[in-house]
Amino acid sequence: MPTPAPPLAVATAGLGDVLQLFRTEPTLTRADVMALTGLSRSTVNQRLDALLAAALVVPSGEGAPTGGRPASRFAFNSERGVLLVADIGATGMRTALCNLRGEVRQEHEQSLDVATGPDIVLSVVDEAFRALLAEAGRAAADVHGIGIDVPGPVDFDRGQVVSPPIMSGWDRYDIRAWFAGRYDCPVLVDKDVNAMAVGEHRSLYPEVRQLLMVKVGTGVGAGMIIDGEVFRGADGAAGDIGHIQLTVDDTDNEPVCRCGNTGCVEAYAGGWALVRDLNAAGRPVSTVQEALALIRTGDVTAVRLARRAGRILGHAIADAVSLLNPGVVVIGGQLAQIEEQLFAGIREMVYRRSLPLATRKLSIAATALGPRSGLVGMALLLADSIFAAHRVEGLIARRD
Amino acid sequence: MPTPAPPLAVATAGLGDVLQLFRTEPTLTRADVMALTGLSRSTVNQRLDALLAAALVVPSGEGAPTGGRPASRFAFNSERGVLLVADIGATGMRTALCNLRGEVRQEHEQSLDVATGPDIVLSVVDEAFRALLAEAGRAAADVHGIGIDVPGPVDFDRGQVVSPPIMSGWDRYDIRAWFAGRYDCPVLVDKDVNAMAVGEHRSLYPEVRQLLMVKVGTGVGAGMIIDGEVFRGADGAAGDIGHIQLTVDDTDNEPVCRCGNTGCVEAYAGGWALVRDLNAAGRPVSTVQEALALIRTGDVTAVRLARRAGRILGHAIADAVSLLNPGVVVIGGQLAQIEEQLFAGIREMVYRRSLPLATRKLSIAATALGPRSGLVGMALLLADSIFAAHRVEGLIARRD
DNA sequence: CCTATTACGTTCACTCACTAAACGAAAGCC
DNA sequence: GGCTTTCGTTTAGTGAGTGAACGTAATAGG
Repeated sequence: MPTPAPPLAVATAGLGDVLQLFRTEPTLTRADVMALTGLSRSTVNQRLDALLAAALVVPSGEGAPTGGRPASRFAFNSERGVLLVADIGATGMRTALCNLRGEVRQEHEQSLDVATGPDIVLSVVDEAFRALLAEAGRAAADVHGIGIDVPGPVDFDRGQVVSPPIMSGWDRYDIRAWFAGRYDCPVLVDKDVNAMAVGEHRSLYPEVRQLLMVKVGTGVGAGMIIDGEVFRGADGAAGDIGHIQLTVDDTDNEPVCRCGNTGCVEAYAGGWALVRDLNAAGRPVSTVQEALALIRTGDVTAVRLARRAGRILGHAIADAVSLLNPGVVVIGGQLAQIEEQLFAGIREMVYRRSLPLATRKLSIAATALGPRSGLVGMALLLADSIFAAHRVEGLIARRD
Repeated sequence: MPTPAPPLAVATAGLGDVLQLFRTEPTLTRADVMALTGLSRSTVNQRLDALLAAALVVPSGEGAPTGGRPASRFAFNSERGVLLVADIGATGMRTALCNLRGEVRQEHEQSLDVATGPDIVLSVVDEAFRALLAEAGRAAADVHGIGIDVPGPVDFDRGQVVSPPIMSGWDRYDIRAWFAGRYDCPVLVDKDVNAMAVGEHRSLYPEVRQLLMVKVGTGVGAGMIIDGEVFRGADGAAGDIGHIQLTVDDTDNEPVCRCGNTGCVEAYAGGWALVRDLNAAGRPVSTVQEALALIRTGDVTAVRLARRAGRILGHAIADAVSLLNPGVVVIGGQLAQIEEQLFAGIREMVYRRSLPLATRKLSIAATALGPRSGLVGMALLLADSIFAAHRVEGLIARRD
């Protein structure tokens, strides 16, 4: 039996609640479900019958011998269908076919310029989806959900990109509608940093209530988990840590940011700023990856710039920690690869500047999922959305 | 009938849910409750009988004539008992006796140095409470709840002050336990800015999901409403906007802050910093109130400093807006009195620096409740806590 | 003032979900 | 091989909520 037994709330557990148990635990016996829900044996069987009939749950062998008749075990039917997920970045994308637990089964990576616009990009995404389906021997009808995350603000409820700074041609583009014509399933669209936050949260810190995920790539952005849920703000614009303003330069000539302002975090510590500064220092690099490679060689100027970026990020993260008081801060994005050079500065600034009360239990960690956090997170977000307790009844009804 | 009829969730509405309706609407008929809950006439009567028996709801005259028999109306029994609330500031406090809706009935204001420590301060609070009770002709047994808000971080669940920067002698002091020995009712303790946020939110922007309340008094702090609820962070330390670091001075000599760091928002724009800077500029003032008075006279130096404070606050609020993307920002605290001089700078910076997506619908307003927002908010928070849907059954059981 | 109208408030049998207890079945243990 | 243990199923029973019928109270209109 998995956990002691926290009987559910006053209201009796419905089909959805029981399914949640199976999504949480690998396998359960009827007795487990009784203990976890507080429902009677008869009712548990009734629930199970419905879930089995809908193939949402399947038998999964027998339990360990206990001296008496062994209990039959059941498991969430993660192979009942598949999920398709695409993590679209500025210059590349990852696509994956996942099972219904949101676990990645097949994954594909390719370069792709998001600025070629939604028509081309989504066609490429769909090609990748079709290839993944073919490879897995699945039909489009097996697709239970599609999740797309993009490097820009999203109106989550509508599934549209809104006012993106770098995705030219995507403003108000209705991604959901595009897929709705091709697949008959829910389509979720979210900002990449939100998906990344979910990925790290669910995979490594499920018990943490507040998590801040900072992505330091070409630009700088953040996704937030608040009370265990993605926090998007009033317009889906929350987490814009990259354009917090700092003026910690010794001189007064603040760097100009891509956003038009000056002195933004991103204009000091974003990948593009690093490339700019390395070039200015006579180190010809043209991409963020080249800049990172140079830093790894130990080039003094490059390392100095990386450390400065760490301190700048630390300032911004300290501000965010002061405001949000999260339990964990996770750093991801390309620059998280130079952890050693970056983290000292980040930790230094956060612990120096934020209230001791807020930093006492705070942990600051590098991404554990690396470049896959967005993909993994989007899949989990999608699975959660599809099998949300209040939707389960509908799922079953639809099958009939 | 108040609103069209949004039938409640799948689960049938319990006693608590019905009581919530009465707390929301001034009066309701049985037909209203039927429409609002979707419950049948029989069940509504059953619920009403229980609430009437417990005196949580009382008859409230008759409805408007409709051509037939007029329906009898019922209302939340806000006079069944009283709430006692104390808003403790650094140098003064407000106490109030409220009805069970959290509406202030009698209010008292007095000066009080919070640094004299919890024993003295709480004794003074209790004296004020006893006086309010006597004045209202109420006994201690009529007190249904006590709410205390203080100018420092609070462990909300435990009712204790934790690591307060300015409340010397209060660290880990168990405020709840102090009152538990004197009154037999729930005791809520919260940070003042949280109470202020609730006050403004519930009184003026109940439909807004995200609200940022910035208090600019002697120090600078913020309370946040996220998804309609107070957001406290992992350690109750969220909202520490006063110690976000800024270095927007033309020179490099950052002012030293009370917190030990340099360049904090508060060290530029807090009331204490304003007093310091006015003195340095040869304008002898000793209190924030005197500083504000000088600004109102139009003294050029004072006005210049006030405007600078506005811009500094604007920077910090822009950062907070970028991170949280709230629907409304409310400015309170003593410095909100010089709205004219302060707000131009605040608005200028927020609209210049935050994403258009985040500021498009953003409204930035001065407190409407003024110095009473903490008191009013604490009362509402307390009323909500006591009559939370899941506690109503317990309330009734306790009466028996 | 009386009657028709209108909607209220109450009662009662019925439904439905869940429960509790009894029963038969299957597997390990001696 | 019988005994014990636990499982899985079946049964009747309970309680909350429903819906329709009924009696009632107040207004509108003649």
